[in-house]
Amino acid sequence: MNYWLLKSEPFVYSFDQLLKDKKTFWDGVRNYAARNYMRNMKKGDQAFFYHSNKGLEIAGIVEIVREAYQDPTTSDTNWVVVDVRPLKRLKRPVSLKEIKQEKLLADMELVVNSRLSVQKVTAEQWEKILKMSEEE
DNA sequence: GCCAACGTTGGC
DNA sequence: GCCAACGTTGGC
Repeated sequence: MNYWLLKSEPFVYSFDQLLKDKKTFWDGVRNYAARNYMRNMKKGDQAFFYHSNKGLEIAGIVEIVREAYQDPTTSDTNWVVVDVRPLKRLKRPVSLKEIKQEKLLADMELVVNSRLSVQKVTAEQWEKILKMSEEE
């Protein structure tokens, strides 16, 4: 199983909204690197839900429930979406600031290439952030 | 609101 | 195929 990170501006689509919706398709990705990651997502993979611009924190965890298919919002066949459902809200959101302070997470794409809207997360990074969310 | 970083576009 | 110009993203 692989781990990912999905970015969304909370005033456009927040984790709370996803909790209400129970499920959504992840559209609007118009970057090839991000698209390629989406194509590699497998059913059952998990992803952090990160709030960019406002919040700047990982709010919760989602699960990929449908693998990449044509983005229904465009006829351009370059672009795909995946379906996700919320798994759980983090006990405590983990902020970008904390992530930047953590040496183990210095290689995260979130730190190195903050503009990429779909990112890959290693198992080590995943565990570390989960642990951080459990702590004070 | 500013601006650095990055991706894309288009002229050559 | 290079690279300057431009647009967008996102942290600050």
